[in-house]
Amino acid sequence: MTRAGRPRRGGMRQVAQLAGVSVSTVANVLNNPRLVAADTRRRVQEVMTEVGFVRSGPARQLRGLPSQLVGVVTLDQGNPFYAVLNRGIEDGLADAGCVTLTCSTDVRPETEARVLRLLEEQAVRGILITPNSPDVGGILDVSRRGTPVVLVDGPEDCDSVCSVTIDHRLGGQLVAAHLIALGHRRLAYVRTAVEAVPAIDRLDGFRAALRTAGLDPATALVEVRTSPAARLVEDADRIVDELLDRADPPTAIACANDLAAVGVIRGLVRRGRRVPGDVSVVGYDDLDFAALLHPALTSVRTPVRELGRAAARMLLDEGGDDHHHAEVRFEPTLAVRDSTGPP
Amino acid sequence: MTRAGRPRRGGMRQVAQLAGVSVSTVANVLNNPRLVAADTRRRVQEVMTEVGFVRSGPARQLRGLPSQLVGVVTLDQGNPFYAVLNRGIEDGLADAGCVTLTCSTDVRPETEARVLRLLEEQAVRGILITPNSPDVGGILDVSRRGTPVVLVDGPEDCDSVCSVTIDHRLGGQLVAAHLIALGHRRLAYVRTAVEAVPAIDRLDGFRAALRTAGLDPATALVEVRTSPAARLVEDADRIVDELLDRADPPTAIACANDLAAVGVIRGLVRRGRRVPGDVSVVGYDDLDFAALLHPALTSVRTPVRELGRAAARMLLDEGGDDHHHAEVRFEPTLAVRDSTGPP
DNA sequence: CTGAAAGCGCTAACAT
DNA sequence: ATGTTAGCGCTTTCAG
Repeated sequence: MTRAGRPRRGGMRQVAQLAGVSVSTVANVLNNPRLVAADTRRRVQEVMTEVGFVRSGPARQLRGLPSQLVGVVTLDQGNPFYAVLNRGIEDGLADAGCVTLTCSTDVRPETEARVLRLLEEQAVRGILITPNSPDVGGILDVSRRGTPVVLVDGPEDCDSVCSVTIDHRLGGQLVAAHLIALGHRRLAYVRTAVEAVPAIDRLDGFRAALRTAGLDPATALVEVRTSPAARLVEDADRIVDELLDRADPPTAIACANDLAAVGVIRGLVRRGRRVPGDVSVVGYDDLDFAALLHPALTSVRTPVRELGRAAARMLLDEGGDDHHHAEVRFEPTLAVRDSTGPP
Repeated sequence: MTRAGRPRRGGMRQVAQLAGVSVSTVANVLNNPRLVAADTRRRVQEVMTEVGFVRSGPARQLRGLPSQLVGVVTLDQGNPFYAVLNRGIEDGLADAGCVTLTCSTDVRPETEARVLRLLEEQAVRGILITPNSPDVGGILDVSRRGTPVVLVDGPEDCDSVCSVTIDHRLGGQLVAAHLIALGHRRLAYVRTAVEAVPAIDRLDGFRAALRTAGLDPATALVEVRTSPAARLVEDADRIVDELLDRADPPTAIACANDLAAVGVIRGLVRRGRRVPGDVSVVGYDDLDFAALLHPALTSVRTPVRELGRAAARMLLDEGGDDHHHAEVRFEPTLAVRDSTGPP
């Protein structure tokens, strides 16, 4: 079926004409209904529904009204973690009648720059961004030019914008401390291919906890890296092989995310190891399925959705006159389940 | 910085003044750079970076240029399935320089109506929507008023807009046929609490396949429903108990999604059953972790990301003059893995 | 209570 | 090669 000519949307002008009033009366019906006589109002409203009148957001914005659009930039909105984050942001924005323009950067600087530009041109109310590197210069420029920015899960050393962070260092520490407390002395850490701030912090925290316990990361810790290709199924097997075939195989494996952990467990089972009997495994992020696995996965949980809400509220807050940039930090917790035990 | 407070963004006018040219020359630098003398152009560009000039999208739109914004409405962008769908849409839109305004409806009609209104007011280029009920009247109104709409994974009986669908009936059939072929005769189906079109279709297809095989759904099939509360961990246990404690426990359990399947497997293991030795389990959606589970989950796979891309392209296509509304249907496939076997 | 009029920042003729 | 100008649809004084 071919679409008939797109019905030309008349504006307030057309409505005014058909209702026999002026545009400003129509405007009043919309913005200050009580100023308009009841029957005038009704007549105008009738015409509006009749012609299918829809207000023009762009025109309002041009007049200087605050935008209802908020830009949200993450590394990949297809990733469950960011998906939930986005959902939290959406929640936090809903009351203010705002919606999100969501973009993914895939950790590519050009893409980040491109979407930032785009969002800025849309004159969004503000931008919530998960920076893809510690170098947030371009982001600060945007802020400087007048678009409020909130950094999410990024570098914290920056007080010219608001930020919401997760203490990933603590997350890493929790994992290491848990494993050490269980008696593990030969540990492995499976890192992701991506070099983002959170990933680095986690590993940092992990190492720090080892040192605190008097262990030397150089000897007690093996680091493995998932391949960027991220065909996790085969990759997990490769990683497990690599680890088990060492002279001193680790008794516990910490993973940078839950998916990797699932893969590792599967690889261990394939090699006849029991989890946690022979080897303990820890995940990170505590995605929905983690608690459902067998064995239920010990993992690091962050209140992601709440984090999104907080970030959204912070942004909305920037409207206030006496606004001070602040940092809200969320602490992850360790959900201890059945995939970890004594060596 | 010259001014205190929020730096007031000057427009082309300011740039023109500072560069000693007219606004239209500035416009030309932006839109038809080759029409402008090289050094004039450079001068203008210098001023632009100096004052941090950013084009106003709203103003351009008001002038009638196509919007770069596309509305995307799903049931819940936090759900991995829709998250990946959104990602696919984002991909498909990227080349056209468009970004997505993503909204979730939580299957609430008022919310759907609200966001549709909002998107319409933003004068988006088009809307991609996963309707939350077969009643798409409100959506068609939007289309009628002039905003191109593409229905995603919704009812198919509608030829006044484009649509992208998944043959969930086929999906259900594939599952049932697979289980029947393995020799199962007492089956269970775990449905979700939500009554959306796709969910209904899946079950329909499942039943149809039973009938085709000469089985009577009334006796060969037990339907169980997850609680809306969706505390899946306990719920899965409850469901498994309910199923196993029957006089004629099923030998195969099909689930409406992978998460439910994981929970069911866990519940079965808890009750000492082996999968697939004692009971076979099938998921739906084939999320990332499905293949990594132990046993690897047999599940129904849809090319979700590709589906999103297709939907996006369809929408962009509506710009064309000789556009015909069409339906693109994607066929799911069954990824047979280790969670299913003979009874 | 209602109307007239001045732009918001930009584009696209149409001059020069 | 550059300048002038008329709006796009709306909000917002300021007058009737």
